Amino acid sequence: MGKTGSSSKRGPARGAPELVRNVRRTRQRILAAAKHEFAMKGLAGARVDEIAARSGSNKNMIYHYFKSKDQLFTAVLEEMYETIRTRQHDLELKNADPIAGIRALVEFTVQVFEDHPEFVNLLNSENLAKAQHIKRSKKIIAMYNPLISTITNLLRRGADSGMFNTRVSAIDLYISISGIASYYISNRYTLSALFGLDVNAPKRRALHRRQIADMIIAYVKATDVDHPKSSRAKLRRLGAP
Amino acid sequence: MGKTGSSSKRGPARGAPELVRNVRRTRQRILAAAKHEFAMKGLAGARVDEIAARSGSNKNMIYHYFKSKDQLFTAVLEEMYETIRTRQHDLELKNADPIAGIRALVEFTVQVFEDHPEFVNLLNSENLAKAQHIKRSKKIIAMYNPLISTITNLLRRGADSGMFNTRVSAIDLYISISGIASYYISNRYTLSALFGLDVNAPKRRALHRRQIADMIIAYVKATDVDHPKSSRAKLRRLGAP
Amino acid sequence: MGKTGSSSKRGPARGAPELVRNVRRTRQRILAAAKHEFAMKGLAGARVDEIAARSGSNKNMIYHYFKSKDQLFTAVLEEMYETIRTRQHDLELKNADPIAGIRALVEFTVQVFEDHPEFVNLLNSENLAKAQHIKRSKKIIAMYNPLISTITNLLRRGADSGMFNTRVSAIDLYISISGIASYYISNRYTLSALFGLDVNAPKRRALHRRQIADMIIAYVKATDVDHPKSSRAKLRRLGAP
Amino acid sequence: MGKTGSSSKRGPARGAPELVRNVRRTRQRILAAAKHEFAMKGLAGARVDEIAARSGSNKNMIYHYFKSKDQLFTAVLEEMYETIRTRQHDLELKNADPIAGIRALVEFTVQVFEDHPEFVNLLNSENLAKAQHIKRSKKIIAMYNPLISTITNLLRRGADSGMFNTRVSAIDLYISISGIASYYISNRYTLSALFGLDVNAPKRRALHRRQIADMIIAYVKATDVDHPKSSRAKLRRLGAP
DNA sequence: TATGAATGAGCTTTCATTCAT
DNA sequence: CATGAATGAAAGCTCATTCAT
Repeated sequence: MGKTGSSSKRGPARGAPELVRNVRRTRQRILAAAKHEFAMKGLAGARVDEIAARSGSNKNMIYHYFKSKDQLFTAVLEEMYETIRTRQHDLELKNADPIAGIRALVEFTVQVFEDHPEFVNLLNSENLAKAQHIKRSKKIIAMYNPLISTITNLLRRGADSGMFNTRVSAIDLYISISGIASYYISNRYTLSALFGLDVNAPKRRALHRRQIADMIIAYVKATDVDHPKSSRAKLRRLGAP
Repeated sequence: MGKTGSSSKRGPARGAPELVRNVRRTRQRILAAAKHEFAMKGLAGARVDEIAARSGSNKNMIYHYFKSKDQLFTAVLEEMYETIRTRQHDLELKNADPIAGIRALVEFTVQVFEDHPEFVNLLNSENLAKAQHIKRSKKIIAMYNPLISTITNLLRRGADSGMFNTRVSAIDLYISISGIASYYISNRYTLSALFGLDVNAPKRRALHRRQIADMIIAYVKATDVDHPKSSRAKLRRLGAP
Repeated sequence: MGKTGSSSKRGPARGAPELVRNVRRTRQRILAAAKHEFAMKGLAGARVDEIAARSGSNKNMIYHYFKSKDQLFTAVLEEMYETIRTRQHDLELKNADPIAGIRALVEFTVQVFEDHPEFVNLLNSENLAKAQHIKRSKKIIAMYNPLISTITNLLRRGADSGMFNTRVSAIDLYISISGIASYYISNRYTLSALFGLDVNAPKRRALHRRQIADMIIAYVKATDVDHPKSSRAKLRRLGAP
Repeated sequence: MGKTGSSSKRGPARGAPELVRNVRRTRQRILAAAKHEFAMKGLAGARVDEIAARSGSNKNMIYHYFKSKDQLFTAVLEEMYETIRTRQHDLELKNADPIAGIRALVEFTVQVFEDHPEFVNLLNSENLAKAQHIKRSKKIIAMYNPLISTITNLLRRGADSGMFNTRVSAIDLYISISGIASYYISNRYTLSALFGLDVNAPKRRALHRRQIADMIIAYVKATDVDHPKSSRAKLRRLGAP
């Protein structure tokens, strides 16, 4: 529908490229508005009307470009992962000292979430949806996470130099780092309400950021991890059912 | 509908209590169904009709007992925090060896989330709602978190015995432990999809559980934490915008 | 539960009458609450729950005594007409001077509506329902309106004495008096809002009451009523469609 | 759905106006259906579903154009007052003979109510709602009632010529005329049921219309209004409580 | 007689989606 | 490419009425 006819790419007629740029702009605006709305209210809570209004466009454009609310959400996720991947790509740790490398890695991870607090909400929404959008997105599935190899490399170099222990898995380490960083942002409201403090305050955030780094470094360096299964048995049943 | 078989008219002749028990049961059933629905679909995605059907009751009863969807959600949160508090109360670590105590604490925290994976979803929903339900709930606000003092006590004993360093804050430690444990459950779908593995597999879960414990213990024990600010400067700008 | 047995308070079994009195009290309370609720919110807007609460009773009692909301409304109308009839009966004008009699009649009619402003609302509701409750109420249909014969008598005496003209119909006069009196109460809110004055102020009400009387008296006395059909034709088409 | 036949694509080639006309038509249809429904069943008794069906549109359109049931009711009232105002404007009595003018005025008022019996129901509903919609409507509040000045003028000319007495207030006269006319229509069902006659019959209606006029004219002409307070004292206490 | 829990139909309102221009 | 009207299904919530004790 409609795309026929006058799209002669070159020539003196600059009309078409401009149109293309407009298309991209409209699309981009919708995407930005959608990201905001989905992050604020979740997938189910988000309103297509609101996205249309915020994007300065209208509902039909949304359906024209994205077919459905779910596919719009998928597009938002794709953009998010694209951003993450790009930034991960920019992180260069190949020659860093292992310890400093780990610290930089943590700082980086925290920084990404602090720069994009929407991301944790989008991820939560996608998990509520059992990752169905990701699973259907060829783009995201094909996307490589360069951080994993960076971490693998770092850990290997640390182990080789005798500074790190050898039991650490890159994926698990990545998950743990992301976990602490993400949780702190994701749960800032309940934590603040329950502990009567502002988890978001710059000082607290800086402290927490250092704590994460210290924790991860202590972990990768640790050699004498004791697993006192016997002593554990002495403990009360832990309240588990 | 849902009338229990055991209503023998004679018997110990109690009459009223049976009715009261039914009231509580109906309420409890609604609450259970609501917890399930809210955890599965979030606050906005949850359907009151579905809760009514699942509870074997009807919508009117829900509104009779809970006034509104939001207040029902609040009640679900209250029950959740009640459960958490009760279990935390059961955890007795006063006389445990500090190291073993920390390990038990981690195990416990992980266990609670594994026993109640709904909790992380409910918490995510509440954070999406900026903790507005918690803030309005006198019950939850008044609820004391006994774990914090347990941790404080544990850390002090560890520090006194020279095993732990003294810089660790109880609240931050609690947040970090919860963070890793919760994130692992909350994000299992996206993690599984992205890394092409089943994060939920018992083996992986056990491994992760141990990793958390090792990490926390390494952290509280660590004494020589170096903060090489200079080396940090050498790193690339971390991809931050 | 439990009121059985021991209610034989005095000598030769006074139990029953007491019960009967209670029954009547409960019924009466429901009726009073219903009158209030129906008058305030109309038939459709009235809430059975509210009537139950206001009567200090419960919904089942309402259905026990009155079968349905509509029959309860019918009962309220019956009570209303009973009250009106009783008061009309009390008005004794047989020997009054015709003029004074008319004035007394007007005063009386206005007074009844001022004493019972609910009545106009109930009547409006019943007219909205196309008088279906009245039509089904044997009680109301059988009820005689003593005022009509009082007016008839008054008009005849006035005409006989030469004071009144003879064209006046008792029923129409009654309708007109009721009309002005009722409208003033029924429409007090819109009139006040539109004219920016408090129609309900005692002074205004007294003035209006006198105006009605003056108008009616002038009417029954008037002899030279001219019907200038010709001049009427000269007027513009009155804006009628 | 409801597409009118006359949408000949060629013709004066205007495109947009047709759409606009449809919008207005849809809005107008909803308004007409709402007027009917509100008049028939009152504000609380009216059903949005029914309005949607009758207007040949759907519920969403109603909420799209009018936001809520209450605001729809307000719009209906606005239209009603607009109609009344327009017709009042059309009534030209400046040069009429005072007596003929009063008669025309009465005829006119009665005619408006007879042409629009819905109006009395709408007014009753609004009074039940304590005029809250009128109070919030800038349109209605700003609307001038040209009849009042017409009446004022008429009364003054009548008084100047010595035909009318000088005590008559325009507003009160207007209220009384409207009162009798409105009551007759508003209460036709109960009156018919109670007196066992058809108040609505053309003959009766004509008679009543003349009676009103006679009454009003007699009133404005009357000079010797006696207020025999003494004789009033002789009367029984009027049955007032 | 009296009570409170329960029911289901139906209410007002909202929303994702499509049509028509 | 863009718009705004239109749709129907379904959402949250309410109400008259009945059941069970």
